[in-house]
Amino acid sequence: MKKKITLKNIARELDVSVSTVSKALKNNPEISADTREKVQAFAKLYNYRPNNIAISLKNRRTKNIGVIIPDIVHHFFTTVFRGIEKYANAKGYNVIVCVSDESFDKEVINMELLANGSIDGYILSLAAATQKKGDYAHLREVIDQGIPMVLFDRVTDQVQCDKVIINDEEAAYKATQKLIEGGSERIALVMNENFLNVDVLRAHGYYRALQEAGLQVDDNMVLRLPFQFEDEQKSRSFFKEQEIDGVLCVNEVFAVRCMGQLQKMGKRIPEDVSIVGFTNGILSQLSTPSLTSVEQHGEQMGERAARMLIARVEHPNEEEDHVDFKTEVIEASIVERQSTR
Amino acid sequence: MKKKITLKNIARELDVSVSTVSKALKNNPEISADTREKVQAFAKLYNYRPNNIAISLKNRRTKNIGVIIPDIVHHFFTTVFRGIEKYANAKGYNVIVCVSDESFDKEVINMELLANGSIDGYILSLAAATQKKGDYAHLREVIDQGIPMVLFDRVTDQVQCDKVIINDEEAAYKATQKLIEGGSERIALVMNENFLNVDVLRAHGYYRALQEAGLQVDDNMVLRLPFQFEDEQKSRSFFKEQEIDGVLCVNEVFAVRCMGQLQKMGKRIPEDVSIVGFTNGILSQLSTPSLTSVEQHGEQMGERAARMLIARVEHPNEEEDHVDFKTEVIEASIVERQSTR
DNA sequence: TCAAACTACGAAACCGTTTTCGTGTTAATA
DNA sequence: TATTAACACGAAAACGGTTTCGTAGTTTGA
Repeated sequence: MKKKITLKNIARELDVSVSTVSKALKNNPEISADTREKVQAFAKLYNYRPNNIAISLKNRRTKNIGVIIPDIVHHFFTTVFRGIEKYANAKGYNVIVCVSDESFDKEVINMELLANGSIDGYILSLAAATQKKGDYAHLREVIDQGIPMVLFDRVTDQVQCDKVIINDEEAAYKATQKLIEGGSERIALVMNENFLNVDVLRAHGYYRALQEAGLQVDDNMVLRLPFQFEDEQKSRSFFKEQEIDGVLCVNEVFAVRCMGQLQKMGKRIPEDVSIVGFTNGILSQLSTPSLTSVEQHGEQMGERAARMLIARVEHPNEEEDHVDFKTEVIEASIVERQSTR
Repeated sequence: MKKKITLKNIARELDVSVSTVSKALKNNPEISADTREKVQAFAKLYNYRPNNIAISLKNRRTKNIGVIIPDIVHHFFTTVFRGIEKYANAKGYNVIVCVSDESFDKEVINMELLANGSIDGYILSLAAATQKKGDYAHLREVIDQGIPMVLFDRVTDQVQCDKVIINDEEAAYKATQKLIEGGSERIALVMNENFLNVDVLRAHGYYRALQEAGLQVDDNMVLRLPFQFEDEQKSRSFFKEQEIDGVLCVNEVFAVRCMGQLQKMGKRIPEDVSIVGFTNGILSQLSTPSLTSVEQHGEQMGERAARMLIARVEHPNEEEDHVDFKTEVIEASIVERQSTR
């Protein structure tokens, strides 16, 4: 087992000072070519690598960014994460991931765990419980300490910071229009029972499209489901009671499950019922029939979030009290497949 | 913007020494109750939190573990990751994730990026390119430096360290048996064209089951596909040429895609062709028909890997040259659904 | 009353770097 | 020959903690 080699080791071995070694390794012209070569050769031979932690302490910069997401086994979030990771890695940053599990407490704990020097900034998407509770003190505290933060997708206007979102309202509006154009007149909306801000926006878009088309807006046509969707009964009775010919779902899992239930009830997709979902993931591609879906461009979202964060980290606000935070909006697009007419 | 508060600040403010503050905060009995309370009150008031980096430098322990996986947008790996993250977090560790993207070079770079003090140990699953190349020098180097490492799923016996795997051979054997019991006699195997060790093991199990049942083992019945499966032509012509009544796939994406193609060709699942896949993910649950699948217990795998790693980190090998590494084997189970008879 | 034993705290080393500043040699200039 | 500049390097401080050890001042015991 090779011992980890440090500047001090090299210095002692070569009978020079630590500072000389440090400078020699950075090609500082203060050091003669002679010793420079000697030191560099030795360092190479013993495969010297500077200790990141020591450098972090010295620079007060860790080159780590913290990502806090509600769930990791979830196509959209993993896609965003991939975007973050790619960009961050290219810029020499590492990514520390914490999962809030949709819980307010875990979100707070995770933030605190990272708050004390472990990272240079946060990228996060709010837990459902946090949005429900509406308590953002933990975010403000972090921002107040001067740690940069970027919110994505599940954001709030209660917190002043950079944000990346998609145009949810518009996307839902267009998706609903698509259903209407396909001839649907009784269109259901399937959303989470938690009041996620994205769901609220999508509901707005859905309502707007219905109203513009002169269709009846009926609260009975809105189905709210728990995350896990283990309660199949609820949706089953919903589809029994409501005579529908179109469904807009806020994610692809809901969409595929609804499709399955409707098919079991003898409905043909898309002839009898058209379906559109959000999250254009592997489920949308591989279900039968394949699912028309709103592409959220998760990877791009992650990349943009990472780009904004790293920009802030590397160019801190110049002591000005008033920082102008940006909200970048990514245009969602609709991928048409077989589940719509 | 609040400035970050340090021991030195507190010491100056309270007119005591840094060491006194440090001790007072840790309830060291050396310090009088009087000053202890004073210091603690002050620290609480200003919300003092020790700097993680400084502590890491001092302890030579970061409480970070590095996870390197081939892909993150992948049900199995995210599931394992969740297991790792849960256990690690509960133990006060953070998780740094790097994605090798199935590339040897990225795997090496990522390891080096983390090697120099950023983490206390690695958990990793080999990139396809690494397995193909068979070059494990980067792993050995890390182990040689005394950094604990746990390999999971995609492992190699070329490297001496702790490992967590499932009984792939046996699982494939049983899955194939299931197909045979259902009456299948011409069973195809669909695997990656890269020679992943897990695929090789699964192929062994498949062969063994066929042989034991007295069925013909035919290399033409094995279809090798690229990861992305963008080459639909290859599988299409395979299914045209081969008369089959059963398919074993090494993952659920392959399984669902094959199912779709077979259905398009007019085959009924499972009446004409039975299908079993590996990776019991959301696709398996939600496809129509739903997919009989080998459950790999990813979350458990992640938890076990994290447990082994943290144990090593916290109880380093007692200077003994010969360490006895363990390989934990998790029993896969088969979840029967509609795609088999 | 004097030594021994506590008590309560501070100084300093240390973790592994970087960086500023000071200094002894040597070479160049007046 | 005396002065200066250039050169090559080392000492020390700093990042923010922890921990060992030393030591005034007080208390205890004989």
